[in-house]
Amino acid sequence: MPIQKTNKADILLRCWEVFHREGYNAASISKLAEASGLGKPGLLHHFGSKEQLMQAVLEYAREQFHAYVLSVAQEHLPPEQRLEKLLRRQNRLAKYERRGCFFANMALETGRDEHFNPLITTLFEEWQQTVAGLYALVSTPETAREIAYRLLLEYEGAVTMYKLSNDTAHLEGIVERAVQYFKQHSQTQI
Amino acid sequence: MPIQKTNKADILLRCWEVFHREGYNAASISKLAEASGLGKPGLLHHFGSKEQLMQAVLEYAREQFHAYVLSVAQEHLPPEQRLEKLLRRQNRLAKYERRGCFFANMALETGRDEHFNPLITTLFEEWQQTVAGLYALVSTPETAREIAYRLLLEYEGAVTMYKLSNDTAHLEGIVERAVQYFKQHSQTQI
Amino acid sequence: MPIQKTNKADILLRCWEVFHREGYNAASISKLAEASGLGKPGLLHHFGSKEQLMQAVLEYAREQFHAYVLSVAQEHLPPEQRLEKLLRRQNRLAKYERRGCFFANMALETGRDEHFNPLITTLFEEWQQTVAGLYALVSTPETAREIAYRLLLEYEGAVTMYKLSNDTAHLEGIVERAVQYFKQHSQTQI
Amino acid sequence: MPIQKTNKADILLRCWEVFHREGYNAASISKLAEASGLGKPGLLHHFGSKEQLMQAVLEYAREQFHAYVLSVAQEHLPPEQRLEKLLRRQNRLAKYERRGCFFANMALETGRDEHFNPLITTLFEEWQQTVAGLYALVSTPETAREIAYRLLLEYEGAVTMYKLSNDTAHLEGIVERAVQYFKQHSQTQI
DNA sequence: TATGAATGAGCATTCATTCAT
DNA sequence: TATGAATGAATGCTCATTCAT
Repeated sequence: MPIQKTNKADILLRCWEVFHREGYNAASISKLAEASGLGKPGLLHHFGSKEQLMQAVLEYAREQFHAYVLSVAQEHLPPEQRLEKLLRRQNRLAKYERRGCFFANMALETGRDEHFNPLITTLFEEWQQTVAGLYALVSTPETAREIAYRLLLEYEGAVTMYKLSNDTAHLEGIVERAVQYFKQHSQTQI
Repeated sequence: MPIQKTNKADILLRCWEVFHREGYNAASISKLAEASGLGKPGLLHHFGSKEQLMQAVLEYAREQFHAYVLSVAQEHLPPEQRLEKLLRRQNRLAKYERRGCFFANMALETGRDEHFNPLITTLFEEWQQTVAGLYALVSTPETAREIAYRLLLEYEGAVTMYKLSNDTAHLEGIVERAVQYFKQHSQTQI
Repeated sequence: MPIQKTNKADILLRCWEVFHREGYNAASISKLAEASGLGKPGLLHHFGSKEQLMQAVLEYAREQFHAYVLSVAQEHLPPEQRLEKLLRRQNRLAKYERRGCFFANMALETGRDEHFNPLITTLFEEWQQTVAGLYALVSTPETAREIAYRLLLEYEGAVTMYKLSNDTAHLEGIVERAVQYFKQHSQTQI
Repeated sequence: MPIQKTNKADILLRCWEVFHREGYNAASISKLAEASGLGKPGLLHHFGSKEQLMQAVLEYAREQFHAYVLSVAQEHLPPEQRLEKLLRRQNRLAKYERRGCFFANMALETGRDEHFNPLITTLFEEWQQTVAGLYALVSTPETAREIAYRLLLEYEGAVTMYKLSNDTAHLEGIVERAVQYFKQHSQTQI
């Protein structure tokens, strides 16, 4: 087994932080290399190029988002609580260093790049499906999808407003609204 | 008084396009200088630095947004049509070269920068006030503000989704929803 | 004794091709390692350094040149035909991928390097001796040496012109001239 | 008039020297920048890229070769002396720091590059025409062209041998042979 | 005012090489 | 022995900015 000064997940975590904090263009290989503990050639040895590193980071971020946020949808809790917990976790991520949503940030800065676009798009679709899955427990699938979509739009907007204002009320409002939607439809269905 | 080879508005327009297309960090002084017609020293002579140029561009973009989009709210049309026209104009801007919303793009890339933040924040507030003003014609001021706020969030989200997917349905959905809100409350009030 | 995954001659052949195609400086260890099948550390493990690898390649190329070209001088054919065949073989090498003469290429790019110089010089001397040996069959040794020397100069010049123009006439002219010299002196001697 | 710390001809001369001494690939922008007195960005500001700089250097070298070597063919001297003087000048260039012929060096290292090839090819053609012009004074145009061509081949070969051996006899032999050709044909014509 | 030249720092990437297993 | 990882230096080039005229 070869030596492994730093494991790949660790490198990706640190690079993710840099990309998240600085943005794609402003995150230089130097900064990424320093943050990851490897030298510049070491980092490029592992990932080939900045672009490929970014792809790896996007995939890693997606996995982490699944593990930390979306997985909540499968927990043994009342659906409403699962939704609330899921959104709170996501808010916690966004509030960390006031960075907002990694995927939304990258979407607006590099979203038209053919290498990054599919990864970001997929994540948003998965979010919608997951959230729609929860609403589907209290409404029709179609309505659930619609609510999830609208909630996604609102969330991305909220995260932008939060980043500008540093006012977490924008994020908390999302949770409120999500729960409210949930309640409205629960009653409707009865 | 000597003639002005290139007038300031023209320069700002061209720089706006570069910032919008490339993003703040990726827009180099070289590209900006070439696009603006002035040389690099000329551009910096006028504006001092890239940062100050960006501030000027943000102000210019705000003026243009007022003149082209928000001004619609004062036209002699039924309020509902004003709202629809306003949003359609705004969508037309976003669709141009699939660039999305200039202010949202800059918010996510540079929004924490103390020089740019107030300009972007102000624009969003003005948008909200303008749109709320229209809704206030058919509902209470408070409800109007709330709808305008939610519409803003949705719009920023929609513009992100549009940039990723190149599907204008995201933008058109906003118009529909805005009009729908309008109708709902009009009926309510009667 | 363990089997040898790749034998040395094979490695040298592949490295020779890279050096020939790219030139000494432009041939990177990466390219050489990939072409040779060994990794970078493997290649350097075998040869110590790029410089030492080049020396090995020069020696290998010299052996191959002896086996494929100069050996023709010993075949059982009329001397004139041996000369012609020898030169045609040499031309065939030069025409391969329009690479010209490996030794002349290396002479001009790295000929002053003390490690490579003797190997290249020796090859040229051997060529002269071999060709002079053939001319010596129909003229005095001194004349033979002179003709061989002049032919060497012309050949190196021709190979340069061929590389520039991609016109094989430069190379074929050498064969013609060599045969013509041969005939002139054959007649003279009679 | 803008400031001009170093004039272009001077820069080209110094870069020529570096390219001549080191070869194209081994001549780094750093070395070229240092030699030329400008910094790296300054050098690239003037020429755009290493490739374009090389093109400029090739053109400059050609001009210099015309002015210093080929111009001799127009002097008021007996043709034979003009030829001898021309070749001696050319030899003097080749002997400087044992660099050999700049155009032959570049031909073998980069001659297949489409940007450099035409410039090198043209120079060789001009050399042939000039030398043929002198031989044409004592023989038929066709013979003159043939002699000039053969002399070119021999010269390029000689310059290679000189670079390897550091023995100027290779170069001086060219002058002798050239003069000898001249005398042979002068007598023939009478 | 406008513009070519200049600059020091930094860019992403590759270099030849060494190390550790 | 072979091979992934690591490394310090250098690659060609661009950055935002300043200077001098």
